[in-house]
Amino acid sequence: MSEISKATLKRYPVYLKALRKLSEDGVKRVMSSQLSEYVDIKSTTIRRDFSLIGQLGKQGYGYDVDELIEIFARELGEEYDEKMILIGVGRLGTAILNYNNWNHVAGEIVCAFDLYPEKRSREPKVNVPVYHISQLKEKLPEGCEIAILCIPSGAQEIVNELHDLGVKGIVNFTREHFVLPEGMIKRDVDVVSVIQELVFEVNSMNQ
Amino acid sequence: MSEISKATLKRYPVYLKALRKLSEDGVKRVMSSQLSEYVDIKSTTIRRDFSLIGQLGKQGYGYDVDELIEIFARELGEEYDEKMILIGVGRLGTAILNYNNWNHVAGEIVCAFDLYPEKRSREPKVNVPVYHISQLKEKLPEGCEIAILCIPSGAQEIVNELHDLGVKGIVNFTREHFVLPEGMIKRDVDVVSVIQELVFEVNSMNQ
DNA sequence: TTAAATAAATGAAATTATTCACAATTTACC
DNA sequence: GGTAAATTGTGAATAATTTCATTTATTTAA
Repeated sequence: MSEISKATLKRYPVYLKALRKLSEDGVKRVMSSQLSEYVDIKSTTIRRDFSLIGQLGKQGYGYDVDELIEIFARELGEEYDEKMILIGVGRLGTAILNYNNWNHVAGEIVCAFDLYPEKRSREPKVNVPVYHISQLKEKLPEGCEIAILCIPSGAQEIVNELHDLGVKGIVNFTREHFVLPEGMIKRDVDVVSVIQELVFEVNSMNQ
Repeated sequence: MSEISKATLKRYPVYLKALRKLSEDGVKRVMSSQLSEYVDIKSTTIRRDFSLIGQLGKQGYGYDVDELIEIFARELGEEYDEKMILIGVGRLGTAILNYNNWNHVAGEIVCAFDLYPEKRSREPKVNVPVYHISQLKEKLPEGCEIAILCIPSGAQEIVNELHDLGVKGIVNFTREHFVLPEGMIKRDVDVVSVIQELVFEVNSMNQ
């Protein structure tokens, strides 16, 4: 499993999601062609992607759904049950805390940080401890490598501090610009950009 | 501007965002190398991307920031001021309605639909009219082409109906699987997948 | 006014990603 | 147990994307 391309990496979570759904529906066995229709990715791409992890299927048969789930879950780090933190408990932050579709699927948000921890903690929907930003160092959970950023400003400073504290990955909901320190990774979740892309594409369809 | 690749298309909103920020900071002129550091995309890729729209820069000088903003804003359809609808006014839906960073940047959410419109409308934070899902046909704004999907289940049915009503693009926050009707486009915004990707990458860094 | 420096534009090369085409393997059925 | 049908796995071909290297236009400074 030495070198898996970026493009393939992006598809793994898609496969896992689809496989989970299939398993829920009682499907025990799946062929690349079926999965292809399901996720709208060419079957040959699927097989290629799978083959990078190992020989997961059987010729003339297909893939065992639960086996695949187990493998992908492991590869995608579900067993680690990542301890994550959330920074910025505003509206969006709260929505994310409550969006518990993911709990123990992609890790767990252990605690949060904000400029007004007392006020935030009083909100009934905030279900984790909230500390003041200045306590980042003391309160950062042991081994925490991923932070979810939902603050309106001041991202750079916080990112730098997180870096110093050993955090490696940022899920960035901020629209602010910041320079990513060496050795960190980030993923942007930017609804505005997504909509813009879509608008652009829809409008080119119309022409 | 006949054929712009998918990869390039995804970068345009990133450029626009960065350029807006630079303009706010009083920057009038930018070179591809500066922008490159800013957005973490190779300068040569930036120049290539820009050149697909036209000759936007001047040799030996760079690009005029405000001029670029105007061009990209137009290309990305900001002038259309898309009328959008939101379906599913739960926690996430409400957060999106309130996340007004984007208003009139990427269009405008005109109204929303839900199974319990009365209850949702009473929420103080819901700032658009909420109609019952069954009223989709009557209440869909004239010319609406984009819908934001935030429902926990029943996506397929709604997507089909949207298709029949002429909606072309879906911003999908749902984790449910649905088959996209011919001629529709969707973009998934899936926090769980994003986190999984990140966890996977962070953990491969560690090895 | 001219030369040197700068930086965009772009054809060509390199890299990355997808798809084809078929051999290899397994299942299912007789 | 053997054979036909099905489906994976993968080397090779193709396509898409990025990067290099050069050319061209513009600015700046003498």
